[in-house]
Amino acid sequence: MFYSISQVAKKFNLTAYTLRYYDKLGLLPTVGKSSSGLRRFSENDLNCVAMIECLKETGLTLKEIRDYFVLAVKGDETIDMRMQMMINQKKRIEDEIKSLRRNLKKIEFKIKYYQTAKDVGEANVYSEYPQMLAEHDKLFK
Amino acid sequence: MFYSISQVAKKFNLTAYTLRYYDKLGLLPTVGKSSSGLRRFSENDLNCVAMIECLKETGLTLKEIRDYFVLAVKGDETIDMRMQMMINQKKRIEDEIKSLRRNLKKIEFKIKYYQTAKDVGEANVYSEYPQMLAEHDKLFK
DNA sequence: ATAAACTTTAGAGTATACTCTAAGTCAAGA
DNA sequence: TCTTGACTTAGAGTATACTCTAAAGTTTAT
Repeated sequence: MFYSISQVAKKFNLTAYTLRYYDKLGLLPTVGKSSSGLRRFSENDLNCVAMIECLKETGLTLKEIRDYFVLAVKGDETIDMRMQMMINQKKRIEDEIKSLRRNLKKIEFKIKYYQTAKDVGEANVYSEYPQMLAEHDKLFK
Repeated sequence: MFYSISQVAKKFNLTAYTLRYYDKLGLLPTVGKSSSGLRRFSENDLNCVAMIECLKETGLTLKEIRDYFVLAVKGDETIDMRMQMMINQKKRIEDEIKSLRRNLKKIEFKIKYYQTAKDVGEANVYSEYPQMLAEHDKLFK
């Protein structure tokens, strides 16, 4: 079973432009062409696109994603390298989640600050509630 | 107490170029200048930079960050809008953490897949372990 | 058969976020 | 006084990731 470029675009919520761009950069090394030159996406190519999306969403550049697929095409001899790339990526995602959680605390503080400011009216929040200044400094300094 | 642009750059691991760029875009509306035209960063300006970093790391564009600071400069009448922005941002961060967690599972599957491939040698992992194909499809489809 | 819809390529254009250069200003130390 | 180093501006250049146009060829529906 094969898919046209616009069917794949629809499936992954991308544009055909973007898929052609990825192909041009070497991110879709196994996509074939029909006798008249139209791209034919196989199930394996769909898995490729799904993996591109996963790596992209977790912060890899398209160049890094291409490097990964270049290794994949070389076959079993590159399994160690690809595994190492995924181990590195796992670490990066875990670090990013930690960073987001730290920043989430800052945003939650800001919401609490604004709620307090609304409660106390025109007054200065930090002079009314000195412990909030301490909390601010702990989060932001 | 005031800081020069290079002191602030060092403190936040940014370059002076970047800080001038942020100033030009309107992200540092309260930074003053000395009589000879040199930027002087106050404690409040440092808090601004810390907030820019927080918002940037959680996915806001510089344009969106500027909009936030433009509201902040307008004073108490914009507190509701700023609070709403932070509530929206909290939601976005939570969604992003969920997305990263989903993608982390995919990366972890890949690592397990490669480990299995190494264990079974040249053989096809999915024909040896059909449940791994089911797991792949569950994660990626 | 033919019109509409889809695809191809090369290459140009856009948006974002820097990053740097050039030319000049200013303050402090030898 | 002069040199060094940090700062200023406007504006050019870079990297990334699309996004689109133009002109041509292909496929599908009536």
